[in-house]
Amino acid sequence: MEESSEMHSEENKVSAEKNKKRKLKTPAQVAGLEKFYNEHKYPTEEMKSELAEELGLTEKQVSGWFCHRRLKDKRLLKDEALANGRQDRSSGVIQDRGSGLGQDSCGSSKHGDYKYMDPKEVESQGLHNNGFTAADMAYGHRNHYTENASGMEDTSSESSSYLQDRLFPQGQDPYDMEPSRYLTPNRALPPLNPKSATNMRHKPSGYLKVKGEIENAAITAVKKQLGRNYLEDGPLLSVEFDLPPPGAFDCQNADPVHEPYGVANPALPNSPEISPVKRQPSLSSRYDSYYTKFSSQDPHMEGVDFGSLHGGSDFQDKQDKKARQSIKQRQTFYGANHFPGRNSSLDLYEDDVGEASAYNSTKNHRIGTVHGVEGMRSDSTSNYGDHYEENFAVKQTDMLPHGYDNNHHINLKNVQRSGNVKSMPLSSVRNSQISVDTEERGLPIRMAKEEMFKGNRKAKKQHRDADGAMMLPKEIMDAKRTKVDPLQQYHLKQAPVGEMDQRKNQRSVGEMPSSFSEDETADTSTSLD
DNA sequence: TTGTGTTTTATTGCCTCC
DNA sequence: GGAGGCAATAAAACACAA
Repeated sequence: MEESSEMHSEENKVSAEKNKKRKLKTPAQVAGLEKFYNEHKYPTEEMKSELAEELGLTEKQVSGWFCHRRLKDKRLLKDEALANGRQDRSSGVIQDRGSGLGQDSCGSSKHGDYKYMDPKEVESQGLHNNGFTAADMAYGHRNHYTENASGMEDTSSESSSYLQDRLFPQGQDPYDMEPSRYLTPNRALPPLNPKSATNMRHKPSGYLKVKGEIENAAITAVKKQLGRNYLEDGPLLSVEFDLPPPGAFDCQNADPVHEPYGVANPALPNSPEISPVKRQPSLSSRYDSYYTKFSSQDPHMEGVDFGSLHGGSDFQDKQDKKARQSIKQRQTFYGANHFPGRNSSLDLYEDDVGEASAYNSTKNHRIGTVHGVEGMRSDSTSNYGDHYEENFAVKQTDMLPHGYDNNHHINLKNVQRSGNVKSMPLSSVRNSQISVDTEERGLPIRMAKEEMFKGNRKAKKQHRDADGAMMLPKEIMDAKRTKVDPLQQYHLKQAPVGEMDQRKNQRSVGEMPSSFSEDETADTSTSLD
């Protein structure tokens, strides 16, 4: 009965799709396109042809998709630039050109956007460590994969590296930190394209300097409150961290304000300078959801999608919709920057698909709500355990249709393949803390951006999404619904009992809003209650 | 359920380059 | 002139709040 109806609906759908003016690409198709796009923003005709054939699309469709995809990148970049322009004006700070604003991942040379790299060059280099375009830098969200593969991975979110620039206080150049993910065994940086290096590995200048000064007060406040002794050359994000020396987080410095500050600044996420920035307007699109879905959801989704590659069924559609709904909720819990496995460019490249995980990261950051701290927490803490499993599952996935089958079964294996991952014990409170802090760095940007563009509605949605995360244990879900500190949820899931208090304490301090006024601090704690 | 806003897809025209 | 790309536009699909 059901079977026949399903078949019937399938036929209907097929016929219906023929009549549709416009067909949505299947998740697999989109995934394949995205994957390819992240590798080649300007595919050759041959590439397009192959891709089209592989995905069951026409070359025209593929070309059009790429074109729109580039436009999308560009548009988003522009939006982000505008937002930051406003931000800068509002803060009386001149925007830092070196941050990559106005550059186009599409590489439309006629617009003169590329100041440093030819778009074609960008494409050609996309997989070879040097191809981080300004848009790549600015569009972590879409191009995480590229960045990952290219060794210039965005740290935490789709929020761009240039945003990171903004987020990094004076003297804390993210690019001084970033490369350590790709450090060679002797901690040497991998070779960079000179041009790119010139462009990207800039020292804080102009805006950044001022920004740093502005933020310095907030940082100072945090340092005072934390009273910790940060490692100047602290471990980098998602890198195989060295265990902090004993007492590293103790107050050893009489003047914590001026002590080295090597880890991500926990204060930044709520920095008042950042908050006005609009969030990324839904950088992660609907199909982002699919990535997560494919990678980590119910096993039969694999088959569903491949089956729908060349025409699905109502059943599949419903599955997709349902999955979208649930995944959209779930994905907000995923963090991208907890991928120790993506530490090295080599590893990144091998894994082939960092994209999905990158997308997860974008979603992850999107959960940031108007009430930043809250969203930030849920995003940063409660999913730690899941991050490693689920995101790596995605990461290991070949996004192309024929590659899906293995997705769910290789994640842990590959995670283990990355020594960095297994060296990241869950009990490593401090390590986790570092990642959390880092991830939070990009969050407020996104939060602000999305807020500006979509308003509270979006934020509310994100809030809801976070609550609805399906992959979380029930108790955590319940806890979230009751607005329990997500950190505690994470503790429930991950942290040994003995470490919970310690972590919580660290966390609660580290999450102080950057303004660090007592009022805001109070608000923060209130929101967590 | 419906209205509204957002995102994605398709089309078309123009521009640049070879 | 053709190919490829970008930009603008329309419309479908979708998400979400009321």
